[in-house]
Amino acid sequence: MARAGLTTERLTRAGAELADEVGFDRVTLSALARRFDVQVASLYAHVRNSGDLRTRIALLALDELAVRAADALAGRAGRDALAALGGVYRDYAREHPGRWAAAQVRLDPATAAASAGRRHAELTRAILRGYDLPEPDQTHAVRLLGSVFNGYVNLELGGSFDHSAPDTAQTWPRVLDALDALLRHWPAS
Amino acid sequence: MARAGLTTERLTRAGAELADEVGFDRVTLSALARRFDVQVASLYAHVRNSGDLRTRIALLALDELAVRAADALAGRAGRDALAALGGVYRDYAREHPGRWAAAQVRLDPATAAASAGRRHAELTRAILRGYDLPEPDQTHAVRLLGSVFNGYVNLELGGSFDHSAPDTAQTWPRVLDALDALLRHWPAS
DNA sequence: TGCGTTTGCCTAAAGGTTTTAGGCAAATTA
DNA sequence: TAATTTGCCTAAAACCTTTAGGCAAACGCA
Repeated sequence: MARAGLTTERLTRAGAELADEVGFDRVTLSALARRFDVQVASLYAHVRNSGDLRTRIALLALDELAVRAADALAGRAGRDALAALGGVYRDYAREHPGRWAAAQVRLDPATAAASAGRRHAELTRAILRGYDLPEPDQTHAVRLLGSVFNGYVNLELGGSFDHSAPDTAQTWPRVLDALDALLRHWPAS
Repeated sequence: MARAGLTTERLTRAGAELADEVGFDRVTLSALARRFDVQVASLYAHVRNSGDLRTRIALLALDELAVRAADALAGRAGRDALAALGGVYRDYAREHPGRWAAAQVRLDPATAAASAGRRHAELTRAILRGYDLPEPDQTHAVRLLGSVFNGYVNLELGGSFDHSAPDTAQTWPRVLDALDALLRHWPAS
């Protein structure tokens, strides 16, 4: 009987594709087994359980995002850099809605520490070099930028902006203008 | 045989409590039936299916949030109003994590239109009366504020801010300062 | 090349969730 | 009190998760 050539890596990758196709909450070991034409129980040799698969997909997504972000930020500063980083999140979420959903799951502390999470924070912090913020405020600004990008992408993707004019193609650049202005004139404590 | 006195209303309310206790994604008709000491099939007389229940919980959460927001905003303007609205979302998410998660689900257009979603947008827009923005930018600002509040609450609740100092008790007021400053000095197109 | 060991995928089985169909009895109304 | 509605029931099929134990393919080494 020929072997299917399963590995944790391949399962994770296929799980991510499945998530993009049918939604992250519908990623199931059954569906994955079907995709490899294999018995469900066989997957348990490569993945601890279905939760384990989900966190692996989440880590994959966080990593892919960090790679794209690093790439997009190279050689950019100021508003350009804001547009680049925000654009990475926005485009990724549109291209890979399932992976994006995966990237939103809460990870336990140990897993989170080993994730690309910190890299995201550092990439965001790199943008601040183009502005002039004192140290405690840099962290606050990193968190604010993360909140805006994350929130905007989720609301836009969730359709929250669909019921009012103008459409988000108009709003997005103005949000970037606003963030740029805010960082240039950051209020003192 | 005594009746349990099920109604759609009671099921929705109990489902919301269950969500807060065990997490929104673990709200199941089985668990709900157990809670009422009733057979699962009995629930189908009051709720179309498990997705229907989830949607109802989402609508309940959006409504409760809108009520709290309207209450908190009464008589406030400027930074005070920003703090009040943001505080409502933040506190609600902490008190009712399951309901908050429910409020994030994507609703189909018809359901969304009948939800408290528009009220949220209008309450946010009311805050802008304390500032001075031309019309197209008001919508952009509403979306920006929604993004920040939504994103901040989700990241904070998801533990994304746990791995860096200072803690979010320091960051939150500075974020409000920043938003206040931004709205007072909104950049021109 | 052949032998032993590891590893990959299998069958079997138990337990939980979702949903539909059809039935009896309690509550409501006339 | 009789007729009707309504509430909750049993039964059953379909799907997902997880564990246990087994056989055969692939690999490592003499």
